[in-house]
Amino acid sequence: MRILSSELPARVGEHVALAGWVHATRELGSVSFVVLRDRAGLVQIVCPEAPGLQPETVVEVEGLAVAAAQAPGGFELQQPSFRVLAAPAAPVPVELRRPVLKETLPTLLDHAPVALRHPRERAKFEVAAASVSGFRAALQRLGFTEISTPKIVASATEGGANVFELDYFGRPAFLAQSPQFYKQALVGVFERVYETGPVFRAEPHDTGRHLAEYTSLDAELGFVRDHFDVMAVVRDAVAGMVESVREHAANAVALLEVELPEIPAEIPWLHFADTGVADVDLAPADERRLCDEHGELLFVTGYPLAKRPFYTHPEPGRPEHSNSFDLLFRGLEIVTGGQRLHRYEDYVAALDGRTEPYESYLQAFRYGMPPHGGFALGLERWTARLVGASNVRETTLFPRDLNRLTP
RNA sequence: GGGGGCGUAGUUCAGUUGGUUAGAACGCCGGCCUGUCACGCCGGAGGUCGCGGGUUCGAGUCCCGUCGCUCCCGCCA
Repeated sequence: MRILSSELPARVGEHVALAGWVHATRELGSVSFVVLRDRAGLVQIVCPEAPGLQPETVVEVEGLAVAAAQAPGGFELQQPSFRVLAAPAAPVPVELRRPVLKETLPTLLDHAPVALRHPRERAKFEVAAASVSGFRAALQRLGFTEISTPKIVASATEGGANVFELDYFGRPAFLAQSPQFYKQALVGVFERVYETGPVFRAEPHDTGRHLAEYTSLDAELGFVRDHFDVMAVVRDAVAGMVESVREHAANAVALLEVELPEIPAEIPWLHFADTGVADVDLAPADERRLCDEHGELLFVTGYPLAKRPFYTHPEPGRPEHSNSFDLLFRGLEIVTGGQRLHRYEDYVAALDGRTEPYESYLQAFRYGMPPHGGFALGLERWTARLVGASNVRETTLFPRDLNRLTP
């Protein structure tokens, strides 16, 4: 019966079986070392003669579990007998044995199926996975229902031309830019909903923070007073994500030396009118400055209504502003949200009467919708800020951008 | 979409005012080494200098085009 590398200390003195990949070999003549990698980590195997195994050979190995002071981590496998399950067909294009990979990002992305095996690469995605499960758990605790909405849609969500068009049985269709319309409609069913899934943006932005496909963590809730009720949910969701990373990705946090943010009971906020920004939106440099001045987590509220989508609720008494917000984390916008319009006549007015393309969307409002709002968090951006990656491609398993469609 | 930088071995890079056979490190292959942990030592293989054209006696080096990478901005999560 196979055990994991992490279980070796508990089995000292026993004959055990391990399985995994040959991570590194060091052949010294009359003694050799094989470092085996499995999903739990690395473990050293001591061999009396050189086993001649290529890096990334998949092996089963039986041997004696031993506590040894000179072994990395204090434990190792001795008297091994190897069984090769699969030998690599070609030399490995990245040096996985290095503590930190030296390859540049394009090289790592070109060879992602093998480059992702490196402990540090893998660790970023353990952080991402723990973040998503923490998001789910936090919203579940708050009474939200998980939904799955179509990614093939009939019309563009945000109104822009930046959508991927596709052929849907001879009709034009689009890849969804966001689950916005569906999650709002489902507030009319469940009151509180959330979804984690892909969204697609055909925007020709070649930057370290844009992807053509990314993972959006969405939530929407009914019976809110205004956007501050939504921001309270964002706060709890982010706090849940941090706690989940701390608990379920502890090894990754240690390996990557991640500094987890402290989430205050109320995340500080600043009205757009008080940011000192003259333009109608924040530039990336503004986002970095505001975090320098106000802390690593900061809500900016009350964005100019002109810069927000048509379903955005205006700010009472200050209609040039809106009941919307962004959450900045370590100098980068990771969340956008706000209160939405909820009365049918307000939508008709916001659309200037051009309601035909939105008929299926407007059904929900025609039949009564509560005051509501929601938000979307970009998972790759969140993870990038958390692990200190400067490019979101570093926190995307197989990124899709302007030029990259494979692997 | 606009601007800057870059493209040389499997990888990361060096390559002088244009000059003879394009280098290093790591990786890979062979040999030596009984505790390595980025093991060490000796030897070897490996190159369409992104691609196409031009200037020149001569181009990795200069010029034009093209493809790709990268950073900044616009924009966004």
